[in-house]
Amino acid sequence: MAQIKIYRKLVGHFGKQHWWPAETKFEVIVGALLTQQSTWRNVEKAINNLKKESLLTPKAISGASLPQLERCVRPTGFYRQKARRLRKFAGYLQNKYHGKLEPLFSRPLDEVRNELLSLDGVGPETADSILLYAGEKLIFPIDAYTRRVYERLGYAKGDYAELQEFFHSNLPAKFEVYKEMHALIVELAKNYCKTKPLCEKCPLRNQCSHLRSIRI
DNA sequence: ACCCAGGTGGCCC
DNA sequence: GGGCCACATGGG
Repeated sequence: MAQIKIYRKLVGHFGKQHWWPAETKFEVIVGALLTQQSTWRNVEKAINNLKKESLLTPKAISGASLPQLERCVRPTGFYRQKARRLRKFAGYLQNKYHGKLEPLFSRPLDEVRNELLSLDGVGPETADSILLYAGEKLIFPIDAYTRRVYERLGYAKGDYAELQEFFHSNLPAKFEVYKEMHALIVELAKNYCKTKPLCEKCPLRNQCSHLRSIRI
């Protein structure tokens, strides 16, 4: 009930975000691995570097050298880890699915999710971002921003699965809504969850009346 | 000179 | 199952 209200307020305030910015599904996956603990600004640089060297396919990345990948993804930080994980992911797609994503995503959802989670560098948020934005699955990714905002709102008492379940059972079952909602929460948190006391300007100020004196 | 960013995995208790 | 820590560049 409150969720759709929050969704409407956020759309009204920030407008549609049109996530995920990427030209291909595989590029969504690359971005999901690179954006961990990094800013999208720096991920864009890395993706442009990869693009310039024609390294945005599973085949190309799995065949690239580690130093070359490291040079490309350096701006996103943790570049040695990320280069390794990126190449492992690409190699896995190449070996198991001939570099195609359809045969992966057409399997039962639970299996796909567990398989993604078993890969190096893919935790719950990355897996769920990939499932939603590349796989068109009705899965809501819970990131640190979502936690923080929903803690302030008084909803985020449980673990990852519980908070995710809250979204799954309180949002309209539409990809478009899931995608926008996740993007809008990130936008909200970036603007209003920092050190500035902006409660009076926050579009959700009336959703947390008992927390009015607290920043959201 | 700090502090944080669209996390994850490994280790310790 | 929870609490630290390393991973690392770039921007405020």
